Amino acid sequence: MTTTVLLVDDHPVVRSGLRAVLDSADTVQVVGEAATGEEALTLAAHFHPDVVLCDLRLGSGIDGIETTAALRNLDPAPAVLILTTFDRDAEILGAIEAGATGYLLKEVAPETIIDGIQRAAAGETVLAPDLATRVLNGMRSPLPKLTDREIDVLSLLATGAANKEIARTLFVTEATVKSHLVHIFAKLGAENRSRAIHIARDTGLI
Amino acid sequence: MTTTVLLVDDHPVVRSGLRAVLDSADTVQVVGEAATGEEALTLAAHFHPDVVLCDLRLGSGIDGIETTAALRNLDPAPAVLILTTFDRDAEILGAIEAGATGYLLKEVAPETIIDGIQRAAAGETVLAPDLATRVLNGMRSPLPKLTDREIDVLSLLATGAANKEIARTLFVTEATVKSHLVHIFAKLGAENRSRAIHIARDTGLI
DNA sequence: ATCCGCATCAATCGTTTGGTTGATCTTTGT
DNA sequence: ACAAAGATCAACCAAACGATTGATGCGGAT
Repeated sequence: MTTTVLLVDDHPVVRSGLRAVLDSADTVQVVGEAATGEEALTLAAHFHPDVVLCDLRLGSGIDGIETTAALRNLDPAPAVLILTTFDRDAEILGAIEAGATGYLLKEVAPETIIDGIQRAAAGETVLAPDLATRVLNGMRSPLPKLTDREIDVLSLLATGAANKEIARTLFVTEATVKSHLVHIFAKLGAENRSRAIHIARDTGLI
Repeated sequence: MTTTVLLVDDHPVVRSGLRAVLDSADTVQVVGEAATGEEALTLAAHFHPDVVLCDLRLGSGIDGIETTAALRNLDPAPAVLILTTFDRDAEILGAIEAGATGYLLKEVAPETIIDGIQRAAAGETVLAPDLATRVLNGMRSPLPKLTDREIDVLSLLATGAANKEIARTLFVTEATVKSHLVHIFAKLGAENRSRAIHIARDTGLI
């Protein structure tokens, strides 16, 4: 029995590549291509694919994680397999939390992708080998959950803004900014702002 | 007359995609695929393609800029067309300086790629529209050239290291680190370390 | 032979930052 | 109704930071 697949990627070249790879497998059938999350939802609702192969970065519009969450709310819900270039921890965990069935890096060989699709269709969780460890570690010591406000501050921090600028931008006092920063540093285990930026980037928080 | 092309990308899927796209054009002929810079040089020396279509990020091994420089030293030298996901200024300029004939983003439509290849083969410079402006701006106010040592400091800075740590790591005194930082800030137009990190990332310096 | 850029170091000074403690108010969940 | 968590603000202090000035030695360019 063939597995039906919907491709979601904002790069036409990548879509062509996936289609070429998957067309060579007779157990997999590509039933559609979407360039955006919105388009993916429309097509998925229409074609009911077994698996949606989805990039995390989708240019403009909703991102891969939101798309995943929305796809999983469909009935019947397709398995969602994330296929992307990046392996940033927060994104992986975010995608899994959103209901993704698995996560593969684009570096992998075509056979791995085909294999992953079939395992995803069978309900298995699919993770690139080196990712599995990190995800499990992530479970053991969960990523610090920053509040919305803390993310605001962190984002501005990452642009190099001084506390005064952050305060002005967010319409709060410098004291408040410092307060948020203290919490951010504590949660991230950073001892200064530069390190906080580094950790935040590293884990994909921003 | 057909234009011969060598594909260079570390992602099998992307190579398949490009091949699929280019095979559909009868004026272009793919003569080889390489996953690394080293492989690209070997194949280019052997097949003498008119154009090499090259990703900037090539995983391990030499990067796209180095590959470009080496390719341009071949005789006859192929035109090198950079095709990548990212549009960071320093990389674009670096690629152009290394002798790249043009620079396209992977977001573009397949026809644009085919068109770009043919224009590159004809010796034209090919730049994605929104890039052209930035490159020209880059010419007007050239990117600050940091010294090797400054890059060392900046890299450590970006990991969140304090001056003392940077000093220890580089086996110099803190005074020296501060001295380098002053120059870095001046060159980047940054008023603090966080902003310097931001600018450095933004322009692709690190 | 001279000049200039680079790397190295030193001393000083004012400002910013990060750490701390503690407080009020709102929202959210139970 | 109450507890918990988040957002807001205040005042204080030591350490770190950024700016400035100035100096030495080395290497490459002219």
